[in-house]
Amino acid sequence: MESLGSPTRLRIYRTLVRAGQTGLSVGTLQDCMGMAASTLSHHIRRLVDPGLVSQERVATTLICRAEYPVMRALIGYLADECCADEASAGCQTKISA
Amino acid sequence: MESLGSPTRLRIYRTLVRAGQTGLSVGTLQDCMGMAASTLSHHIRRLVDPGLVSQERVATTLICRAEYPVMRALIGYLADECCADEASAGCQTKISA
DNA sequence: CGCTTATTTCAACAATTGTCGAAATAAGGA
DNA sequence: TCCTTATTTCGACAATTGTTGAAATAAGCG
Repeated sequence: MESLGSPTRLRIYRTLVRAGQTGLSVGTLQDCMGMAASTLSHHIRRLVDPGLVSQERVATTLICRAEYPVMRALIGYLADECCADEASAGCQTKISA
Repeated sequence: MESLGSPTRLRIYRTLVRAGQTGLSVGTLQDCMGMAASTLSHHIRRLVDPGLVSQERVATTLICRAEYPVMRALIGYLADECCADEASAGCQTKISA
């Protein structure tokens, strides 16, 4: 959850989503984002660690891709645990009947 | 998005969701969370500002409630903008036809 | 092997966020 | 009005996160 809490990382992730299955190299991403390579690398790791982004080596370049299943799981968690509907609100403790 | 990026705030929010429409007073929340009143107040503000939580005064106590519609909007945003399915992946730039 | 490109790691520092206790404010009751 | 309860604001400091340039590592090519 903290991974996407940073505006910079959310932007990186969205950029990768828009790139689709093709993915983007770290270098291309750097051009898009306009930040130091080390900074970008730092943020990418924070997306790769929890599995939101995967990396694949192609010779000397690393291709990054958004991992939709992990994002879907996150969305599912939010929907289930953090967004009760009227039905679950009915599970509230109530005095007597 | 940053609002829920903090583990502490996510915990506060989830606690409020579980409390349902009844909500919880700041004081009760303080007992649950075990932190200084000022710290809690600080985090609550960061949930109230973006509208994730609403507050209602009842005499000297403030009742906090999770605002599901705002959360649903957030989930919708994530689903739409950040979690492309195969169909939208097909919108990728492709060379020729 | 030495060279080139691509990316990460390292070390330092800036900026933001989290935390707290003490004092201030809000609401109501004696 | 003065007192009590409930919460926020303030001021300070600790902890985490973000940022960078320089050096290290990875992969492949002459």
